[in-house]
Order: sequence, then structure tokens, then C-alpha cells
Amino acid sequence: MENSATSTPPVPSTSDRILDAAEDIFAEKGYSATSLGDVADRVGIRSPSLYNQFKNKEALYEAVLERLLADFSAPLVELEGGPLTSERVFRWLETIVRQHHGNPNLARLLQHAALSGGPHTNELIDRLFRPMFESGADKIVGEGITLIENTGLQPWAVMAFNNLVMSYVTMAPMYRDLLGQDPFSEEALENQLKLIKTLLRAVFEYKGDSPL
Amino acid sequence: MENSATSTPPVPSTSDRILDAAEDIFAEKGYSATSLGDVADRVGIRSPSLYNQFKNKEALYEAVLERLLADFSAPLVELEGGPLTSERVFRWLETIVRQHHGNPNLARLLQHAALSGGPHTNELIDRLFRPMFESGADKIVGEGITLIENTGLQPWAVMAFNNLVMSYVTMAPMYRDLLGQDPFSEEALENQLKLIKTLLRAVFEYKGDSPL
DNA sequence: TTAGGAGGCGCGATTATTCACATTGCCCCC
DNA sequence: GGGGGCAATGTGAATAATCGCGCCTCCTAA
Repeated sequence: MENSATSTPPVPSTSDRILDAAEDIFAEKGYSATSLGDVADRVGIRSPSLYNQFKNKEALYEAVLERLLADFSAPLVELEGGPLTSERVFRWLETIVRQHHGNPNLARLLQHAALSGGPHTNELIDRLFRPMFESGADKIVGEGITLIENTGLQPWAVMAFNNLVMSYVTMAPMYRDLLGQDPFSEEALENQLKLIKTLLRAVFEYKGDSPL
Repeated sequence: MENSATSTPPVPSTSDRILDAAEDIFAEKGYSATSLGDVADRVGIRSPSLYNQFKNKEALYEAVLERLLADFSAPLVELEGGPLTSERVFRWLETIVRQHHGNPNLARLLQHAALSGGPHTNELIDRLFRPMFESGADKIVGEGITLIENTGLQPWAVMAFNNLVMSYVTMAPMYRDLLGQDPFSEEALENQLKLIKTLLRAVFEYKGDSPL
């Protein structure tokens, strides 16, 4: 009986408020450039109070990662059952795109880790990327998927689409002006989905090397 | 008679050595996480000596950006003359990809700026992206380019291909293991080019919305 | 009353930046 | 040609700000 029966917003605990704040700031500045003072300021407490909930800066970072990974791992599991039809890949990709639109922080954190390292980077790779490259994303069955079978570009395609989704999110601030609309609006989401699906179709329909 | 007749390597000036070191470190850690001590260490001098060549940290960063922008602006100019045929777009894209493979630092710096801001970020956007979105990259003439004319996705396509190129470079450390080869090897370059060209062809040949 | 959670204080390390100083190479003028 | 000056370039020491983090006190809710 802590905080459930009152009304709609179930008053978040201090730990959760710290995690929320830390997630945003780690995602923006990366691990080493994030100061615990900034985190505490956003929560509305003093930085030593953070140590009541988390052992140290690294443990806080770890907890942020863990929560994000839990959220984003769900769609990966979905890929594992049964043979990969192209239709399932379409649906899966759409899920991923929507998820990153909903919370851009994992992509940003990942991008920081790729650029600068930081704690647990190898673990990140293992838990997010390894499944996509190994669990069968490269063994797509179906109609005339020659790109996959003939040219040995499967992992490259997986990587490319991952880049497409993640980079959209991490570069969004730069595109805001250029696109003339909020990159995280519903409308923008639809546009991005349309384009990505077009490209995905292209990969599936690819028939060997045409001229140029 | 300074340094030309002796042999091949024309002894780089201290400023240039500082710029080289700073470029690498800024690209890896971003503006605020870069310490002048690290830069000085790599050059082999003490950090106060940096102030002989650059007014302060921001001026050093500025100089690094300026040098990179000078290198990478050349292909942009190439886009401006005459009508954009699809063949010219293919060649231009290949040039860009090769340039980023040759020096990944601009992409990394840009990614840091997109995530965390930092000095001169708006100027960066203007000088690198504005030309692609305005100078005519969205007015491609040619055969049956319906994606461009019908769906209003032109800027989205420009953005997508830019993401593809840049993200490859900025995420490279994460893909090294997964791909099983050095992402900056000649072989990897060829694979990436092949895939990107396939996708570009898909955009050019797109004929309205097919099912799903 | 008691324990958890917040704040205050402060240490030690790191940073950007300044300053006074040593060393070097070069030019000019005697 | 030799020497005096001068600009360029390096150094270590010092400063003020910031950061991660530990210690200890106080408040408050059950």
C-alpha cells in the first residue's frame, strides 16, 4: 500500500525520479561528461543524497542501462520463434522504430558508448546486437531473397537498418530545422516508417548486380 | 629553405600536431569531455604550451572544425553545377562514403554535437547540411523518379542516406566484432558501398506504394 | 522511538587558465 | 662577425572552479 489507490499518477519513488533524470542526462552528455550535480539538480535534491539510493556513479549508470535494456529486449525475443518471413521482419522493424521514437535515450546512450566507450560497453553490444546478428536475423526465408543468399551482405543489411533507425534518433536535433517539423512528431514517424519500408522492400527484391 | 629538400615528410608544425591530436580526441570524447592535458600529452608537450598557439579550448575546437570543414566541403560544391542526374548522385554518394572512411573524425564530431551541443553547433548544421537540403539535392531530374515527386519524402531520403554513411562511421567500434572484420578496411568499404548503392537504386526505382 | 532519507561540510583529484621564467633561433646593427 | 635584442615556444607553479564521494547531522513518518 504505497502509492497505488490515490489517483492516476502513482507518485514515483525517489529512485525512479533519479533514474529518469539520470537517463536523460547520460543520454545527452554521455557517461563521463554527466555530473551527479546535474542529475541531483533535476531531481531537486543534493548530490550526496544520490548515494542513499545508488552506490556510486557507475552503479547509477548501470541501473539506467538495465532498465532501458529490459524495455528494449522485448522485441528481440519476438524474433526468435519460428522461421523469419519477410512479413515478420517488416513488423519487427516497425516495432523497433516506434520504440526508439517513444524513448530515444537508449539509442543516444549506445551512440555515446560507441564513440567514447564507458562502463559496460561490451555488455551492451552483447545484449543488443549479438542477437540480431546471430539469432537468425540473417537467415530469412521466403520468396526471392537473393541479396541475402548470394552476396554475403546479410550482416551489412542488418547493420544498415539499425543505423537508419538509431541515427535518426541521435541526429534528430540537427534535422529539426532542416525538416521543418519536430522529428518526434507522429507525422515525422509516419514519414520515416514509409521510407524505411521502401528501403527494406528494396533489399528483399534485390536481384543480383544490375548495371552500376 | 625550411624543410622541403631534405626528404619526404615535411616536418609538421607544432600547431598542426596539436590540431591532429585535438581532432582525434575531440572526435572520440566530444568537446566538454576532452581535457587539454590529454591533447598536450599526445603531442608531447605540457598543456600551458597549447596557449601559445590557440587562445583557449574553444578556439582550438574551432580550428579543428575549420580544417575538417574545408576538407569535406569540396564534394558539396561539386553538386551545384547543372542538373542532378541519378548518375551524378551515385558518384557523389560514393565520394562521400570514401571520404568518411578516410577520416571518420568529422562524422564523430558531428554526432557528438548532435547529442550534446557544444560550441558552433548551429554553424556546423548550416555549413554541412543546409546545402544538401537546399542546393538542389532534392530536385533530381531523370527517368521515373516517383519517390521524389509524389510522396514528399525527398528530404527524408537525403537524411536517410546521410544517416547511413555517418552512422556506419560513428558506430564502427560496436560493429567490429559483429562483422568479423575491420570496419575501415578496403574490403569493408566495398561491402558498404555495394549495399548503399542497392538502397539508392531502390529509391530511384520506387513506384508508389506497393502492398505493405 | 527508530530508521531511512535528505542536507551540510569538506577532502582530494582534475580542469581550464594565467603568470613568471628559461631557452632558443633569428635579425639587425655596430 | 659578434653581440644585443626580440619574438616564439617551452616549462612549472599557482588559482579558481568543478566533480565524485565519504562523513555526520537532522528531520520526519510510521
